[in-house]
Amino acid sequence: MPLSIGQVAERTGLSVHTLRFYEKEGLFAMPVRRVGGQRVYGDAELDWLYLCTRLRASGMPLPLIREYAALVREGMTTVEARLSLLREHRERVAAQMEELQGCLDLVSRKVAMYEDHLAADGDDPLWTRPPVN
Amino acid sequence: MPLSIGQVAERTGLSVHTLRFYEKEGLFAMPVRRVGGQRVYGDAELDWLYLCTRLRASGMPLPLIREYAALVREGMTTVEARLSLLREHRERVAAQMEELQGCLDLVSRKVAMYEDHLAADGDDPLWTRPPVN
DNA sequence: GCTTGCCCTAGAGCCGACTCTAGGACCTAG
DNA sequence: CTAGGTCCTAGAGTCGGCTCTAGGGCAAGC
Repeated sequence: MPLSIGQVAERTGLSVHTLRFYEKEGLFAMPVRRVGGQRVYGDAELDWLYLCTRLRASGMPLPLIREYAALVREGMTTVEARLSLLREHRERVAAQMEELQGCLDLVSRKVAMYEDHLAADGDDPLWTRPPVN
Repeated sequence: MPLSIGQVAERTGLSVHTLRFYEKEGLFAMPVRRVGGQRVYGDAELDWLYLCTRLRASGMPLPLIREYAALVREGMTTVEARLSLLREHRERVAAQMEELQGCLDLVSRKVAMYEDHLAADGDDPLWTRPPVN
């Protein structure tokens, strides 16, 4: 069950470089090492890493993840702080999704316009001028 | 109605720098200039710029927008190419939204966990251990 | 005629997030 | 005992997308 950095890279899809980089950036203070200095990853680390990838994928910048990691390390006294950090992130993600939805709508309208134009075989009715861009 | 770069910057929220940068990157081949060499923007440019911002906001990289711009400039012979480019982008945006939704779900679950923990006043029931991170 | 304010170009700088290189240690198998 | 594979650190490089600087032009108003 204890994994080497290479195995974790394989499982998570992150590169070995990225894992070390994340550690250097303070995403997880994990001085758990084998005798030769090699990193050892267990279930806890994998779980945390999974959370990190989700936070990254939703646009949380590394410094903020580091902050959250620091709070977690601090212990149960930081629960309120963690909660508000997560809530703020949730709001940002929701906003981001709304914006994406707007973009998606626009693109879909454009796709529909082009499809109509092609279906009309260049012979657009008066109320459907060919799309400009 | 013809606007200067500064006015366009004000209206779009993009910086003057960014507008010139976009032009340099080929996002719009617009050599429409006043006598002194100053750029002039009309409705067509504003529309196109709006589309550009939506595409950027949905993660389309500049080179791809440039490619689309080139197709538009090429004329109506490139309609199929534009359509497929837009369709591909639409797919990417949809995928991105799904991923974001997954992240949002995870974050929301974590928020709920922390809220439960706080509501229980540190006295969590057996089936609700305090959250680890 | 000089200041003010907007515009121009070319090019440098910055930031975030990786990504890779150099140089070296350790361990195992042949 | 040496070759291969995986690991280590420190630090440099890359890439995308801006952002800013230096140095200068033009036009209006005092």
